Amino acid sequence: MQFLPPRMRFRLFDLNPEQEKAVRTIDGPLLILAGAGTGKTRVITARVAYLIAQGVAPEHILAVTFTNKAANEMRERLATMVEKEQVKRVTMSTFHALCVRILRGGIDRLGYKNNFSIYDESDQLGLIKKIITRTAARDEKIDPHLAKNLISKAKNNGWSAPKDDQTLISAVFTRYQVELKNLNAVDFDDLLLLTVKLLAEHNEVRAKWQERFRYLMVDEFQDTNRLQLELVSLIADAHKNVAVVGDDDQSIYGWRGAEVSNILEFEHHFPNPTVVKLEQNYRSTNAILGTANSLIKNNPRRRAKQLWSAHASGENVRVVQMPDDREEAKFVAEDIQRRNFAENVVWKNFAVLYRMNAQSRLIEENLRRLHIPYRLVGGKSFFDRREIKDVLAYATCLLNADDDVSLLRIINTPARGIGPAVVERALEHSVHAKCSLFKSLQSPDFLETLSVRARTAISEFAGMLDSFETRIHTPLTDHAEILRELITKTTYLDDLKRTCKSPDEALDRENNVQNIFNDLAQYQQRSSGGLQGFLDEVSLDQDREKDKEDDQHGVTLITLHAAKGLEFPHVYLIGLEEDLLPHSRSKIEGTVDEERRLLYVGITRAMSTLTMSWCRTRMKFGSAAPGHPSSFIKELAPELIEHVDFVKLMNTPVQEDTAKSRFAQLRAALKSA
DNA sequence: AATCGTCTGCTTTTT
DNA sequence: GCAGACGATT
Repeated sequence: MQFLPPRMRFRLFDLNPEQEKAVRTIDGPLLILAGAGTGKTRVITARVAYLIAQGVAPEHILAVTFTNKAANEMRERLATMVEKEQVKRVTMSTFHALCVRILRGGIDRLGYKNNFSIYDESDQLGLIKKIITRTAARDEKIDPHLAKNLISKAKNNGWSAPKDDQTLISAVFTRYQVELKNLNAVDFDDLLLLTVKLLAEHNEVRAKWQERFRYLMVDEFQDTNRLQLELVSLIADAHKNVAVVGDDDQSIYGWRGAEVSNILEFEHHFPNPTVVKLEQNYRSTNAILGTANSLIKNNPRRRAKQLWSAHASGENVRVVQMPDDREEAKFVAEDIQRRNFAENVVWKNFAVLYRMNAQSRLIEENLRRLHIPYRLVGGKSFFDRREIKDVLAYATCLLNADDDVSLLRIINTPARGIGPAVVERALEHSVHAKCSLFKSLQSPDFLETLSVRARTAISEFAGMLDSFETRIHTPLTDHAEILRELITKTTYLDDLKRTCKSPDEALDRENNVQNIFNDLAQYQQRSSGGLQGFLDEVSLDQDREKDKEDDQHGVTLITLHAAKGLEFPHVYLIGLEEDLLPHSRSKIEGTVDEERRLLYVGITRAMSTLTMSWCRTRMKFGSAAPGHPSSFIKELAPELIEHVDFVKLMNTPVQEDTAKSRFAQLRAALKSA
């Protein structure tokens, strides 16, 4: 072994033999099959540290993740093992952020401009709606959401827009791609698609990035789609030093285009890999782990593995039968309260997991009733708020004046006399003249067709944008200040507050806008990317606000999907009913295996206790519907499960002279279970 | 231009 | 049961 800094030596000593093998294998393809809770993140970070200790320059290391959160965590972990200066030089980013970086320096080779805008889902949807109503399918009923999903699926499979416009959908697809290019905009799928195209078709670009990233690591490999695999292959092709970490049993994003086959058939994509299996779980009791194992072994097509734990067997897993969803929520809230009181468990050690967001409401109500703090993960993003999107659209227009979608968003917000009729004519002109909407607004041909009033309004607006655009491109300017001035000058903020229903709402929205300015100012302190870099970061990290705001001390309410990668001492998994988990649509679509994995992910989040529940009736779409236990329940190892019938417990006679209430008795019964 | 009412149609959602 | 979309109303 070569010289290692003392701290490094200690870390390696900390690893189990398989983990150590994964860390020490640095050349050639490496597949790390990391079961739930087997110390995956530790292995990745230790491996990066090891590479550096072995003399690999940090610049040559690339670690790709799916979320910014994971990337940040990894970076923080690495900082405890490696000198700060070196950590900075390692590239740790999401697939999408990596693509933006590659594209900002070379997308012009594909006919886009390097200042392209990034469209999120709602921008995408807006554009598709516009296309559907304005062009191909005026009368046909074509669902914009469906169209969006189909286009996304097509792109993820690496298809370009089809040549034939036979079907309505392909006409929309073709049109959509053309419009995006005209707008100098790319959607999330394009980030991958165009990066793959750029690297595949331009040898010098590919060579540059291959030379740069000689050691490649990919986290959550089971979630990669076709394009992501292709991207990895393209970069790794020169040196073949590609290490992937993943768990086929935790593949739950098939519906988003993830290909389990990428990990199942890793050998096919990268011949003769070293394969390491991490099977020692450091998270859960053996009762929980055994329950998880018994469930997942019912799945075909998987890499056989047997998780084990050095922990004690622990409490049995409870499966509770409830009369209805209201009782279920009440029970969960009260059981959490009981355990908090009796066992002194702090709130943040609890999580309630469910299949659908709608299930959180009853839980919320009951927690609130008992004054138990909670944090709801998911739901509406900060960046989906109207005022945020508006301000960002103003910013985008300054950088990419050709971005019609952003321009349309703000052209009459606040109202400035450029109404729908005028906008309509401007759009027509831009189509005819084959130029962007903004160019039309500045075109004398167009302006002279308008009334004096409209002409004045447009000239004023275009002139204002133009002058701010010039300022933003002047070197050494404060972009936050410029944006603030623009928003002030347009009286956007005053108008926003005026249209609010309550003073509270007005205050909230104003705060949101101020937050954006502050964020941008902060961004400028730490980065030289300017407004462009800030917008990139914002569009690629919707959660960046969340962690700051969150009280970290409450009970976590979270969907099974969003819970992947997290762990909690006490987990409540609710709604284990047939047609909810597995979801009814999974049977039609033939994806029950994925539902089983979803439950597996849920079970393996639990460290010390796990309670699952199902209801005999549940409110569905406003009315009560009968419920049946999930077919997954009978797959669980019976010897590790304690079945509890809530109603039966309630009906057991209570001794008159007992001071205990019925609930106290119930609690006692449940606790001993 | 904004607001109100009625209709519809329903998983999950890392970027 | 509720949000989101759309059309009628002032």
